[in-house]
Amino acid sequence: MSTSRSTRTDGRPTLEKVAARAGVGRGTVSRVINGSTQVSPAAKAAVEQAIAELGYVPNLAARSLVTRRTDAVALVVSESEERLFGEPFFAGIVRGISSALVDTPLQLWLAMAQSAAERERVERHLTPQHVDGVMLLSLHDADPLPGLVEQRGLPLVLGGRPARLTRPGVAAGRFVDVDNAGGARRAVEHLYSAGRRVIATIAGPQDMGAGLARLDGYHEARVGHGLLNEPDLIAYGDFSYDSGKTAMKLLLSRRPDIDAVFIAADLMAAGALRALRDSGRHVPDDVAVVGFDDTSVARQTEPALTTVHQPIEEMGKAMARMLVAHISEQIPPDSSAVLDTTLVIRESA
Amino acid sequence: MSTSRSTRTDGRPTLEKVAARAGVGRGTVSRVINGSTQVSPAAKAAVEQAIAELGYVPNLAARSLVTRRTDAVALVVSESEERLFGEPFFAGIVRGISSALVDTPLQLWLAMAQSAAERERVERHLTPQHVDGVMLLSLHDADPLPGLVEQRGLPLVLGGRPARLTRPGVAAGRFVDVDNAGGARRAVEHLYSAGRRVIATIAGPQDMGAGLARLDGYHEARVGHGLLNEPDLIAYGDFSYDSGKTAMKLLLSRRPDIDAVFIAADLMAAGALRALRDSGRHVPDDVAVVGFDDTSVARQTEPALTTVHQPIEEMGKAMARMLVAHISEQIPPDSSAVLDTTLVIRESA
DNA sequence: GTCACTGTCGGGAGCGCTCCCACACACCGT
DNA sequence: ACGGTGTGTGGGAGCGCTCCCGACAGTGAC
Repeated sequence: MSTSRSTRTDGRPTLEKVAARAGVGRGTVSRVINGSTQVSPAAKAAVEQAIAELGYVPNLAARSLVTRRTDAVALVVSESEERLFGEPFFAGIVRGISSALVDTPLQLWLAMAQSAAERERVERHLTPQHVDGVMLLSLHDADPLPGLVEQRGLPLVLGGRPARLTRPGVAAGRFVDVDNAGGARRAVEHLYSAGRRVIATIAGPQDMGAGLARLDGYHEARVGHGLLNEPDLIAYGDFSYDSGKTAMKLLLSRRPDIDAVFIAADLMAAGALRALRDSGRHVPDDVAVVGFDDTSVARQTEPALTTVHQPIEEMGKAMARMLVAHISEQIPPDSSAVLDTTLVIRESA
Repeated sequence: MSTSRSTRTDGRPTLEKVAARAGVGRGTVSRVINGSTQVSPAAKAAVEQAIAELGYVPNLAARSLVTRRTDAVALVVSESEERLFGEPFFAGIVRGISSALVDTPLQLWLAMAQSAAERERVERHLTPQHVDGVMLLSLHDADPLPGLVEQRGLPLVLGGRPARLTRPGVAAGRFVDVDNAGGARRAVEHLYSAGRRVIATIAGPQDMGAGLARLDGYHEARVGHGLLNEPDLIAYGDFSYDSGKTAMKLLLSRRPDIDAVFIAADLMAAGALRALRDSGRHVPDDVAVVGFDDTSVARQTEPALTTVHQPIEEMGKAMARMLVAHISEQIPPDSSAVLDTTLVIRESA
């Protein structure tokens, strides 16, 4: 009832107080804080001392009100927390982004947009008054988010090439991607050159760029060996452990003669290994397995997974750097980066 | 050079414009937006229509400047991205928090404070002008963060009882915890009643509340069976897969007669299973294993893990609700919540 | 000595909002 | 007729900052 609200103006020192203490004007303090060169060394020293003595911290709301910047960027992941935290892939991305952001004033917001409530919330906060730029990860085909963000005039960088534009030669705005198709092709080539002949694949979601491109790579390798498409050898998953297990069972029931599988994600591969073991097959003697991602699960499976390594942290860094350049308008509108992948040989193939 | 800065005032409608359009004063619009009852239905309707027509969105920087609220809360995890994303535990917490926050105006900030650079950054942003409250997770003993946050007058809720106050009867501020000791005790009891006699444990970090309490539970169960402490049977890990593997190897070398292990985290248990398999032992026939957490890894190990389930999502919800109550000053200073744990029997014990 | 120029600096204006005071107006009882 | 009591309402003040204009001193060229 009579709970007195905290006084209107709290004890926190303001620019004005710093100016008074340093014996200079408000403008000079502001210039010192913002690193202007138009300040004499003497004034600068006085201001810096006053700031230290008072423990002054600039009020960001006030600054943001006039500059119309927020010094925050958002990373939006169109996945559930389950997957966001379940897959080490995202950890790498976040690490890369943080490290690239460390010497900018920008703070990173992390948001997931899975449930309707979450999406609504995220959309409400993806405005120029909340963030200066947006990075979108794990985008599905029909996602309206990129359109919304661009329409609001917010700088945008995509992680992974949008699915519909996965064929080269099409402008797609700004994105960072890895060479998914090339990595998949090399993985399958590796299986062929190891003497495998009936090579199946567990592909990812076909509404995602990475899912499409990795399946493309598989096809390319087959074509390179003069082989026709065999739909029997293709099963689909959603990058999860369970979906990998299920898909592997399906493949084995359709084609018991399979002697190798290329699997579009390590986590699915872990599930597939389980299904293979359950079916009594030995990896790699009976069936060779190659995964994709080279996340920590690849080292924890039994046997350890041969997989396609992608420079995840680099990808995060590239995204952040591209966004920063975009925000400061130092970059052409259709730039993009595609990073290389490499095959890591372990025990499973 | 001559890149014209975007005009000072962008096209976005302001409160004033809405007021003009609705034919009312600024104050009335503000009242409508903030849900005051002191507005006539006619005025309210006119304002709402004007807002819709103009697509007006309140400027949060301006609001925050005067209200001194930010409508954001932070969740700080004192871990690397590696662990934050590697352990499903955190996913559950975040999910619980988000769901509890969904019908408040509060937005969730997620930050990790591991490296020095990150910590410095986090500390700089943990001020009343950035966030309205803070939740701290995975706290180590000597962490200065709680002190800092409280000193700045920010509402604070801890996830997990602070290590130093892990003994009951000591006030510890606001925290949410699960009954770690009780869960551990029941797990070990289960092993004893299954006829196991040489029961080892892999404990967690002893500077963390959860690590301490779970080891306490192990001791309690032994005491309950009239057994003396045998340091040989205790090894320590840091909750990671690798540390579990290493600790298990150490235990087996010290005491080859071990016929059961209680392990303070599922991920460590997964590592331990690997070490047991490498040593030629069969689980559960030769050695029974019980984990702790009941995260998704528990279902993916071979054999599936018997483990102590903790209501992770509930814990997140409780933390968020406690923080909200704290922010609105509707809660005594030393409240806390301790949630129950249950044993989930699978294949490993 | 005058003028132009450069390097510093102070402080007014104003960002968009909330808070709150003053006031208009209706309605009531006396 | 009057004052009292409420309910709605308008708009001034001010949150803490940046932007920018104008002032001023010092320097060098003429």
